[in-house]
Amino acid sequence: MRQESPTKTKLLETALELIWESSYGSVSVDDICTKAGVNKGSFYYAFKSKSDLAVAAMEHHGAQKRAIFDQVFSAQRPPLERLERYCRQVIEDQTEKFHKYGKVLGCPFCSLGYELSTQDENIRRKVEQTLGAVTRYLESMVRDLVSEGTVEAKDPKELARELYSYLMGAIMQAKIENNLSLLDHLLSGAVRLLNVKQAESAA
Amino acid sequence: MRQESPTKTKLLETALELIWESSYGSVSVDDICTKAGVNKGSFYYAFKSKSDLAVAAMEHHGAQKRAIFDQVFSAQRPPLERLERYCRQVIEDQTEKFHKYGKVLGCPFCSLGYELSTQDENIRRKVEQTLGAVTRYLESMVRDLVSEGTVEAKDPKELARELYSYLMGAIMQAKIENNLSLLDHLLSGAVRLLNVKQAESAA
DNA sequence: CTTGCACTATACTGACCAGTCAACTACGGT
DNA sequence: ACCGTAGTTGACTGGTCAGTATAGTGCAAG
Repeated sequence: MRQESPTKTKLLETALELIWESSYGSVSVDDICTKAGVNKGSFYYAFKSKSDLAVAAMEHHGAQKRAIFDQVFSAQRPPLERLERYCRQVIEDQTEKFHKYGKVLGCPFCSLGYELSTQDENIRRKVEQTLGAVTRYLESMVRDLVSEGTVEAKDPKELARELYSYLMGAIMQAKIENNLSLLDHLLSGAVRLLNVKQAESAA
Repeated sequence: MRQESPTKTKLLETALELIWESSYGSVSVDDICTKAGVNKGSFYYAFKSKSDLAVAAMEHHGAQKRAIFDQVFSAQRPPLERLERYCRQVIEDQTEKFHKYGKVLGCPFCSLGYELSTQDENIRRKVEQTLGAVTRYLESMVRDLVSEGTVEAKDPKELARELYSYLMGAIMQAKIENNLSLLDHLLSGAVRLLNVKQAESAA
């Protein structure tokens, strides 16, 4: 992976920020350029279309998240603690955005996915791929829970997917009700869904 | 509630259909008018803005769904059967749309919610209200499960919300992966989340 | 016949959209 | 000093957007 030019990076980050805050359809290329302090010509020098930029912005943001998730889901820690840290991470993220924008923003990948899955196949695929990557973290966590004996599951892959459905749905609800406190029960709901055997939770 | 003029009804139904299939931002008032066979002047006679129409279309669609859900969630049936019927209803809906449009469309309220919650407060509120109505069905179902002894829950309201998070998240995943078969495990996942005691399922 | 009203028809406005283009600058290699 | 290339600039295009203006229609009541 060669390094990006600063212009390109600025565009990627500005685009994700603006789209995350409102939506793909309501953010214009001009908006992104103005906010990024880049001329439109440079934009189309760097990206061949708005849709292209969205895909690249997801890739860029995904790469940053991957680094964080590698720590959050480190196999060094017991699996239940990984889940707890993941939930905390989600809440921190959403809280930070809430203070910055005064609104619950939800997940940017889900936003793009729900808005454009039926219209833009490239974007749909990128969202699918990104969410799939997260599922893989959850999957290995679930598998470790099973081998520990904390959780029973015939199909850990399927259980991880169900867990992720629940988490994404909860974040969506928080966005729609514009209410951060809906995330307070995120972990306890996940624990219930997993049907963990001994009731215990870290500090 | 006085009855709507046929023009208005046609606009409401066409609008929901088009928005559901793509998105609010990508459907223009002209698109809606053309498809509905209505002139633009009539549109703005009937609704004061595009956003207004979206809210009215949700209300219209919600009212139709309410009639169906009153049957699906009829207190005459045992609560677990209600859940099963609800899941089946969701799958049927999605399957029908899939065959009609060749794509998994997901939930129209969630689409509008995820796309516009941060931008249009009227739309956000309408989505919130509509989803709240569905939660109430689930809530009374959960309460009946608890009184039956099939499920244990300190806070049935919270459990119903968690269940709905899971269901909405699963539908979102199906849309993003454009894969109906992700809904096959909808019921079994719900049952696991609820942590029902005796394993049984109706025919 | 006529007045008033609910509704329809269509042309229009001005803003904004994604994307293009040709001219320009900065700079490393020779 | 010269060139080639990578990147920048901002004006421009043609089309589309939400919303408006205004004239017209059909019809029912007086």
